[in-house]
Amino acid sequence: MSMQDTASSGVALWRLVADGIERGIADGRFAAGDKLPGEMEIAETYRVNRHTVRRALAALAERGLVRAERGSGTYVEAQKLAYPLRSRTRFSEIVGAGGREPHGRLIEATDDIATRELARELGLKTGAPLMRIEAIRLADRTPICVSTTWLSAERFPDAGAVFAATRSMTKLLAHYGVRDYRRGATRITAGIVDATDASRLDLALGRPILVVDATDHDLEGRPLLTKHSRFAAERVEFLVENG
Amino acid sequence: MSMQDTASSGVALWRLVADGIERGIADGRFAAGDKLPGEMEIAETYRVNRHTVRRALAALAERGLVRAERGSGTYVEAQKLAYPLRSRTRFSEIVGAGGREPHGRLIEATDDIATRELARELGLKTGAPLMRIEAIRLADRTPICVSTTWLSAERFPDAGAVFAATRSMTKLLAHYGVRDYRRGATRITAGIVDATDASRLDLALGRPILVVDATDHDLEGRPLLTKHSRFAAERVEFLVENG
DNA sequence: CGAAGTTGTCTATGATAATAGACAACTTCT
DNA sequence: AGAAGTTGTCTATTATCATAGACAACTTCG
Repeated sequence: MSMQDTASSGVALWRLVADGIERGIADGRFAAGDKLPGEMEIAETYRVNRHTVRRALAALAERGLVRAERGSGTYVEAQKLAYPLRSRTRFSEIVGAGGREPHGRLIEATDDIATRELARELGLKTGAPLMRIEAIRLADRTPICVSTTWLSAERFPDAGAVFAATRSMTKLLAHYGVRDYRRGATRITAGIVDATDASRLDLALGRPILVVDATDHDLEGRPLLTKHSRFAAERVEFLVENG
Repeated sequence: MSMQDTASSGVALWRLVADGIERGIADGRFAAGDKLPGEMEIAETYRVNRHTVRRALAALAERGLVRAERGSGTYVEAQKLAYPLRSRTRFSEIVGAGGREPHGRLIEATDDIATRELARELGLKTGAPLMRIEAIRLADRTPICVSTTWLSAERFPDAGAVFAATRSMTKLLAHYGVRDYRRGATRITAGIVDATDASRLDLALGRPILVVDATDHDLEGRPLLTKHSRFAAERVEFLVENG
């Protein structure tokens, strides 16, 4: 507590500054990934010493709310999205449960041909006609993952247009009469983001990604679609049930 | 902030102690006039040094919440309510301006007959039917005053029931179409509390009270009601405009 | 009166808070 | 390459926070 200038309140100055910045993050004045004002500028707005601001930022950084980058600035750290891996996980439910607003956006929908591996996953013959949907999912305004989805073009005609309208894979399947579905075995690996995904995820080159490959089946066990998703590793953590 | 024992929270220890005691006063664990535990005892319950407790008590004393008596103890000081005397003072506004929560409670509503003095104040004939309302007013949970109000039973039928529901004399008048009113001449005297009022005000026998007699008029100058209020002198101070 | 318990005041010590200035190390942009 | 702006680190100073011990001054009760 400074208490050299104002009456002693019993609350340290750096705490007041930290609380002020945290409020700014909470109410959206500073969004995830945003750059905070410089330490000097913050010091001036709160009328305190720069070191006091650094004390406040250090407290926020320790809690993972902000991240300082030397020479560049201090950034709001997107809080990691807890992503439970179960057979019935829906992205919108997961994001909503975290109190954030889920969004989906279609990047591209193109025709494709089944490779031998895709054909095996989907229970089709090699060379069968497929629809390939490239989409991005966000929580609030933060990109979480990009995913490539393949569906049978014969079973789901015009799937691209339907996804563009509904922005949800669950709703797309419902449109074709699939009331419920379950996720089969899920493979998780890690890698480094490529240039295309880096741009889409608003991620710096060289940063790690989590790669998830999974196939969804209907309740009779017939494969519906197979997915290849790339998650920004710094924005998500997967939770696996133990027991 | 101690920060010698626990992780630095940015809030001073004495502040935590002071807040704890203030909460105790606010929620009634320590009532007005009560003796607080000794400084040593408080220090033990909060596991801090006695000097830290003294710092907390000093902060509370400066705000008028407690009062230390050397050799005896520290007592909860009923903070005196600043009560400005103007022609348009409303109890709820005064209490609310002090950051406290105003309450009103009906004690008793009975039929009465106008004495000669009451009749003169209210512009009625001696023996006219009146409604007599006995009520108590509180700030937070502290009784401030009990007042006896007389209204014309003919002009304000069932006034007792209306006051019991609204708990506010202003709202009662509004219910009968009186949009605004003003206070006439106010007489202030002092006396000693009697047993009945002592119990209602939670006041020790023999303590002083401020007695206020006033009559409220509508904007045309017609008398609406007349009041006889007894204030706990140690909990209120009247402010009169100078100039 | 005398003992016990209370608040008031003094000195002392170490840790924390806040300020101030200077410079290094790094990033970004021209 | 260079300038400007950013965070990181160092030294130094002053005020506050918290603890510790001792004793005075006072009240209450037996």
